[in-house]
Parts: sequence; C-alpha cells; structure tokens
Amino acid sequence: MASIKDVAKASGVSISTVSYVLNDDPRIPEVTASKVRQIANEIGYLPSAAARNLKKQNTKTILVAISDFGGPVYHELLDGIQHQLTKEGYTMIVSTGISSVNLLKERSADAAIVTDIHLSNELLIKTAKNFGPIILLDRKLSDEFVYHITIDNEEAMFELTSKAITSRKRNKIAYVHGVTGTYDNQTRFQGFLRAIHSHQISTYSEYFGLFTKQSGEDIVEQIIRKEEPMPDLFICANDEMAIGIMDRLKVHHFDIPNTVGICGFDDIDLSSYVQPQLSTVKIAHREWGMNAALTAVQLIRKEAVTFFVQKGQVIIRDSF
Amino acid sequence: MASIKDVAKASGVSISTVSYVLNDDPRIPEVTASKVRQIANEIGYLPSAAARNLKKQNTKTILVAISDFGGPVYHELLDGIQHQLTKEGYTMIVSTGISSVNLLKERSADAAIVTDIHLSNELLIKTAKNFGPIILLDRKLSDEFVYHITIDNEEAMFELTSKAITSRKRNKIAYVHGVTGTYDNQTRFQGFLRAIHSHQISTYSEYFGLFTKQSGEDIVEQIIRKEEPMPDLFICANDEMAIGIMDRLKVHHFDIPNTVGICGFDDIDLSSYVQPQLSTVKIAHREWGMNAALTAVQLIRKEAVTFFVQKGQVIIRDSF
DNA sequence: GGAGTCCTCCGAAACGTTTCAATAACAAAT
DNA sequence: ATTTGTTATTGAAACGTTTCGGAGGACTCC
Repeated sequence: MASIKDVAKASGVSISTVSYVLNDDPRIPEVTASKVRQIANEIGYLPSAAARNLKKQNTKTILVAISDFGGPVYHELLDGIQHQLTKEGYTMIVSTGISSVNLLKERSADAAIVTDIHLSNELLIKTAKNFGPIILLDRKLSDEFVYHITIDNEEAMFELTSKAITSRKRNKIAYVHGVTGTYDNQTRFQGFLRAIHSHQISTYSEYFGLFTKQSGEDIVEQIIRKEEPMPDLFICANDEMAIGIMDRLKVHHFDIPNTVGICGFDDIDLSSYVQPQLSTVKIAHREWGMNAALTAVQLIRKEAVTFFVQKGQVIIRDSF
Repeated sequence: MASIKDVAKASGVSISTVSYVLNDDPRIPEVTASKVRQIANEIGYLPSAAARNLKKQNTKTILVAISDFGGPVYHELLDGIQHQLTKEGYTMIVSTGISSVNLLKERSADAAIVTDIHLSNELLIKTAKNFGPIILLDRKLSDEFVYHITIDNEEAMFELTSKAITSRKRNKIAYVHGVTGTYDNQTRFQGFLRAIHSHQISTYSEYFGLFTKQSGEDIVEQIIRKEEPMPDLFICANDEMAIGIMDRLKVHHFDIPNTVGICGFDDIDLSSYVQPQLSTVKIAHREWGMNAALTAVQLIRKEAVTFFVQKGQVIIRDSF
C-alpha cells in the first residue's frame, strides 16, 4: 500500500510537507503543493483512515444502527440523516444486527443514531460512556451520554382514534398491539386509551401482533377459527398489521369500511395502494432524520443542542 | 478515553498482557485473564478500531455502497450480504452518495460491494488499486481489482417476453426503457429483442422512462395526450414503471390484461398487490448478496473464488 | 545441582498519520 | 555587517494497538 512516505520520497519533500499539502494548509506555496498533489495522484495514493482517525482521535463518521433494511419506514429517515450529515461534513455508515454491535464496541464512529430494539439498554448505556453520544429513536432512555428523539405517538394516535370513533357508530372496538414493551406500541396504545376514554367508551378488546403483516393476518384467522365475534373497528399499532388484517378480512368477505373499520400508523407506501386506502398517521421521517443528525453533530461539537419534538400527521382515507 | 494502558495500569500487568487477554490468547492463564477482563469491564474499556486497524492493516469490514435506501430491491440483498459476512467474521457497513466516496477514498474497509450507478468507473478503477477488491453488482467492468457479479437479465427477459407474446395475440408491442445506458436496461432490452425476433416480430415501439413509477405514469399520459395509438403489450424494464403504467391505464379505463398486457422485472412487493397482479421476473436477491459477500471475503483472503451465475425466475401472474 | 523445558509475562518496535517546535534560507531593516 | 522578520520546510513525538523476541522463574530429568 502506498503511504504518505512514498509520496514524500517520490516528490522529494518531507512527510510533513505532504501532509500539509493534502490537508490544504496555506503555508505550503502552490508551486510545491501542485507538484506533490500530482505525484500523489499518479501513484494512486489513498490516505489511511485508520492512521488519521488514530491521530486525530475522531472519525468524522456517524453510525446509524437500524433493526433491518426491510422496514418500509427507514428510507426517508436515512435520507434525512445523510442529507444533514453531508452538510456538516460527516460521513454516514449504516449497519444492522451484529455489525452494529461490533461497530459500537470498537468505537468506529464519533456518535451513533440508533433505532434497533435488539440493542439492549444495558449495552447502549455502557457503550455510550466510552463511545460518544448515542441518540435513540426507538425508545426513551436517559443517561449521561444517551439521548433520545422520539415521535409524539400518543397525541397522534389519540387524534386518529378519535376520528375513527366519531366517523360512524362502532360497537366493538379492538386495539391491535405490535410487539409489546416497545416504545411505539406503548405510546400508541396510550393514545388509543385516552381517545376512547374521552369518548366515554370503556370496553374494547385487544389482540397481540408483532408489527408484521403476517401477524395481522393471523389475528383475523384466529378470530374466525375460534368463532369469536368480529370487531367492527381495528385500531392497529402500525400499517403492516392493519394491511394484513384488511387482506384476510377481504378474503372472508367483510365489507370495509362499512361493517369493519380499520386504521394503521406510519403511512407506509402500501397504505395508499390497498383497497380501501388505509387511514393512518404519517411521520415526517426525513425531518426526523435531519434532526437526529444535527443533534448528533452538535453533541460531538459540544455545542448547545436544539431538541425538537416530532409530531405525526393524521391522514384520513377510506378505511373507516 | 480509557485505553489499554489504563487497563494495564489498573490491573498491574503490562500492556502486552492485556492485549493478549483481550484477544483470548491461550498463553495467558485463566487466573490472570479473568482479573484483567474484569477490570477492563469495570472501567468500560472499549478498544480503538483505529489503532487496531492501523496495526493489523485490515478492518474486518466490508463496505456496501448502494445508490439509495429507497429502492425496494435492496432489502434482501443486504440481508444476504450481512448473513454471509457475519458467518465469515466480517462486519458490514452500508453507505450511499458522498459517504460512499469518502469511505472508498479513505480505505475504510477491506473490500467493497457496490451497486450505485453514481460511482463512476474511473473512480472505482482508480480506487480499487489501493483500496482492495471491489465487486460490482450493477454493471460489468473488468479490471485488475474490480470484479462483477451480475444477473442474467438477458435470458430472463427473453423468457418473460416470449411468454407474454405467446399468451395471446398482440399487435402493438412496446418496450419501456429504464435509465438508458445502465447495465440492467441494456441487457433486459437485449433479451426483449431476442424474444421478439425469435417470434418473427419486427415492429415494436419504444418509450423511455427512468425506472420510477412516476416515469411510467408520464408515459401513458403522454401517449394519450398526443393521441398516439395505445400499445397492447408493455414490456417494462422494471416493476415500478410497469405499475405506474398500469395505474394510469386503469384510470383511463383500459382493460388489463384483455386489451392491454403488461409485465415488469424485479418482483418487488407491490407487484403482487396491484390488480391485476403483475407478471415479472424474480431475482434471488438474498443469494445474490450471500454470493457477493462470499466472493469479497475470498478475494481478501486471496483464496480461489467461486463465481456463480445469478439467474432470474420468471413469474407469470395476471397482467398479460 | 546443572541443563533443559515450560510457563507466564514484558519491553519495544511498528503501523501511517498529524502537528508542534525548530531550522534554514533569504529579504528587509537597522 | 549584524539583527530582525518572514517564508518554506523539516524532524520527531504522539495516537493505541499487536506481536516478535526474550527474560525470569519454576519444574523436570538425569
């Protein structure tokens, strides 16, 4: 591997001169600089991130740890992060699963933005201490170097549920949980509860899914198999489950929205494709990402951080 | 930041001993090792990737550069790569846009798998020389350190088009290009051409889209606005354009598949949701990813590489 | 009791940068 | 002619690891 030493030798100057040139230091006159640059270019010299990071004690890189590349939700979020980060002169790297853990444990970035429920609180708190700022998007967790920027799920779900309840008379309302214990599920459920209570409704049934389409399908099949009465309004913790439920409901010839209403959360692309189109809550993912990125950079620079609240936007379509 | 030196001092052994312990070297007896481990744990020591990478002259990391996180196609591919890589003891980092360039130019990984048309051949060839093996997924390009693993688009499109042509009598066949000049578009178009020629068809019309749903929609609107005759079979370079076309066709009350047939390529999730369900070609993305990852690792290790050919699977649904 | 063999541990060099402090060369000012 | 100042350049230390080559001690074996 060609190193800075080779460039120095080839251009007849010292290592330090080469380094200054490559970092555009003004104290090197153009005549020397251009010669060095040309030679560096000729031998295809690429600097070593490792050496540079070691010396400078930073990486100019932000790690984004997500739970999986499949989620239809991450696209805009990552886009927003990337956008903001390039603006600030940082590089974004994205990881999942065990790779995220490796990267965290080896201090491979200056800060991390994480939305991956598989990364335990314990690991995060422990790591943050020696790693650098960690910003959580998928849960609330406060610690000295751990921050969070979460969505106001509660309020959004309150609004959506209220709309669903008042749009027509429903008698048997059901809440479909996602993975229990997650921040998203809990806060959305809270919003649901507040909404039905504020409308003097006290009975509701609960079903438990896993945020996946499949788990939504299973819920319907199970209701039918056990011959339980079918709810006439499903408030679902996310769109994927809602769409799964809708699919099976249609197969069994239920009339949506007339006999059964349904709504989701997230406004994934599919939501406006299914028939009828799904009412849901849209999150400004792109802004959320930009926000998180900005916060990360501010924390690294030890500047004052400007925390925003991310709100959801209720979107009423045809599903209830 | 706590370093290995701090651990050494706190546990009363030398730096080298700590290093051996942390790397599970058998020459350190368990009694010493466990003490050191405990102290490292207590002070929350995290090793420095930078220092380690510099010394070992590798990163145990593979970079995957993709064009954008939005594409519905990348999910399984990344999943396959990640799967294979963890099996081989490597960490995967994913990047887009300018971040990819930064990472490439600073030699931040041991190899790269790229499918991002924005990264120029020139950059890739130049970088590969000092970076390490680069494996291209989105084009063919051979150079000393540049490799490619591409899909047999031509054959798959040949089969799909043949099926479409023979399924019923069509008189006005159209090919809908994606971004021209891309490997995918070119090879798919070749397959289309071979198919119609082998069926003694010599006339066809061409439309030019951008691989996006929107561009598909535009094509239909433009045909109608200009009062051109509507084709009765659209062979599209990908699903997204096909779905855009289908959408507008339905709005204008064309009967699919009876008066107009259509097919796509890629088998994105949406393809089985639209009505009628889209005929298309499915790519084994997960295997493709695993394949690419394995190749990358073999190249790094300078082992013999086993190159596979990735084939597409034609899926006939209801759209022609 | 001396030579040989293990076992446990350590010192120091090296990886490729950045950057401080210092030097050399030369012009300008006294 | 010496000092002063400026500009161009350099040497060397430091960043935090890994790992080679030993050192020192305990044990075995004759």
